[in-house]
Amino acid sequence: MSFRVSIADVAREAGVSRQTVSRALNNKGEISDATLQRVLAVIDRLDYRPSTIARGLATRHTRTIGLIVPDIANAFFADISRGADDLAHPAGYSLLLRNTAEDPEREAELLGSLEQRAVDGVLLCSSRLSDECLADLVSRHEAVVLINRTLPGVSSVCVDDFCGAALRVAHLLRSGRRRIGVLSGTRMSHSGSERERGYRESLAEAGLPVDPALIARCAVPDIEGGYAAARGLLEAQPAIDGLICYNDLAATGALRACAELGRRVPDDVAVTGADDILLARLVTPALTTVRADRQAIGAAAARLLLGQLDGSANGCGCQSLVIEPELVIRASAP
Amino acid sequence: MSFRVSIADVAREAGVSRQTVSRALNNKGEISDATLQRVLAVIDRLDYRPSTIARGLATRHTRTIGLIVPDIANAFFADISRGADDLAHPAGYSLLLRNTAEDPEREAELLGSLEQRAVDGVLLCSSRLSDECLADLVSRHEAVVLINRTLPGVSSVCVDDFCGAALRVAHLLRSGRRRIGVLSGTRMSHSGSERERGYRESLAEAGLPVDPALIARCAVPDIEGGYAAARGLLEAQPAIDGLICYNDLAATGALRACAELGRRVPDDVAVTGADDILLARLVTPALTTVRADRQAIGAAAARLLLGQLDGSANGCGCQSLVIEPELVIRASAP
DNA sequence: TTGAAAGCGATACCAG
DNA sequence: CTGGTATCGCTTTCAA
Repeated sequence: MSFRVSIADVAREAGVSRQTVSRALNNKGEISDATLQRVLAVIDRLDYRPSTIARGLATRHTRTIGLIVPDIANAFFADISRGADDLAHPAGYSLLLRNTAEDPEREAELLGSLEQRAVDGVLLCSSRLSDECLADLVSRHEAVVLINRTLPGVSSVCVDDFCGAALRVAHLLRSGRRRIGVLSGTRMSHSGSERERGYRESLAEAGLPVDPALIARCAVPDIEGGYAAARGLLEAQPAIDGLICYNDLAATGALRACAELGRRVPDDVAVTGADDILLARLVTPALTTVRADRQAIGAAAARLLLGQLDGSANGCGCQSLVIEPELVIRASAP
Repeated sequence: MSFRVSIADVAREAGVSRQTVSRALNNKGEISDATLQRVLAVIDRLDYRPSTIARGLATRHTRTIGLIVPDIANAFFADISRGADDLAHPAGYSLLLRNTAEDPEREAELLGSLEQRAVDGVLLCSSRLSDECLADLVSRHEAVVLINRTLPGVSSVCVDDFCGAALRVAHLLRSGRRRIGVLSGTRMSHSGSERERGYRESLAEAGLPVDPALIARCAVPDIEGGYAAARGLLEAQPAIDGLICYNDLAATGALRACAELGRRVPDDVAVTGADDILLARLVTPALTTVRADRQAIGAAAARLLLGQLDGSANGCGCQSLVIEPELVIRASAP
């Protein structure tokens, strides 16, 4: 527990003022090469490291980014945060991680508390707050980038979930399916509403009726939720020959429901998921799904945020990136 | 972008000294109830929040914990970090996340850089640094808890990987397997060496020879690495009737190798994994594996760390927790 | 090119 | 119980 070396120690040891040490540290040029070398040598000898805290107090920024996710244990967000860290770390930024546990109230509290922790900016994933509430909290931060959520005037990176659903519907239609059901997620989230809208509009565009009886909603978009919803839907609508599932987990549940009801996949029912999680290629039959590069999403969001912080995005206001997913065709819907 | 209200503003507005505001903030008692109420009212009215940075400079602690993981995109570490956050957050602590990308050099650099970011303590997962190097870096921090790594004099929470491997070997022996191979991980990690040791000693204890020809090493402990290692091992040693795999991913790769080589699982070869990730129950056949509650590990580690920080662990030096895994029997090794 | 002095926004210590 | 003053470790501003 050695006592910290401070800038004053270095200054004394090198026979210069603290200011000169600071200049050597930040390498701002206004220092002669001779003193620079001398100071650096002392810094090295004493193993001195400037305190981020003190520096933060003086400069008003901390090179820290707040990352708010519903649940880091969810691979979707874990990948995003890995992508964000990979981009932020080389730029000297660290991520302060917060889990909302999918609770909007907690999300609002976290966004507020980050303020006093003095982060330079915030990456916010899949916010479920109302526009008004979100706008208010966002306005308190110097820079914010939303992931899978949009808000006027705020930068964002979103997977084009509308397109992801449309791609799958088109694929099923091409393979001759005509009664396509959907296992939907919550409409409270950006992804949930967009995926359902993609389904509806694609059918309508193809001149097919959008039958509410073909829409089931998963209580929770996981394997169990997908199983229950699929089971109910398939029993009520035996003519269904294709299924658009909210995500790969729900689709996995649907596979089980099909097996139990004796419906062959893909012969009787073609099943499609979304997200292309590890699981998708490992279940039997492997899932046709849509994929967006999640680490790339995290990196893109971090890049936008750093741009705002560096001021290199000056003037261009906010930017919104839309990541187009791609269709991955496997055995469950060839 | 309203200008921040500082403690001075509150003091002026309330007609008291900054010190009194500070006392109201920290509620240390030494303040009359009347002034307390008055100050709190002003704080509320101005929507004042103390700056964590300034506070950190004065108190020398930040209520931030550094969390160093090989890869947050790996479910194992994502779960641990979720568990740690769930415990740390209510106590007012935040997690600063760092990925080492499985690179020991980067790990050392991160441990060093956290120091200047002034975290109060560090949770370090699966360190691959040498004892000397690790001890040196650890000594620079006020408090450190290691996860899946031990070091004399440092608190730790470890899954009993030795036991996890032994449980599986015993299970295979009970079911009549006699030529048991192993897909090992890197010996550089605690888990890697312990799992391999569990395999060796269990065989020896059962009076069976430990044949080096039955040991294959995965270049990377993922599906591809497991596949490659299993393929090589099974081709060289066709008599193998049981397989202890480093983790569930490697075991999943082994399943594919078996399928390609025409070895039936579990009839010809019983396959076991470790960690019980989501995937384990979803592949065909479902994997027999060992499981430890990962969120509980993260929470336990955070609890130890907070104990050290609060001083409530005073005197008792360091503590080491060992989490016993349990055997989960599924179709791949009944 | 260098240094002295004044913050940044809080807490700690000591008087009263 | 309350207030003045020094302090935390660094950057910024202004002179020299």
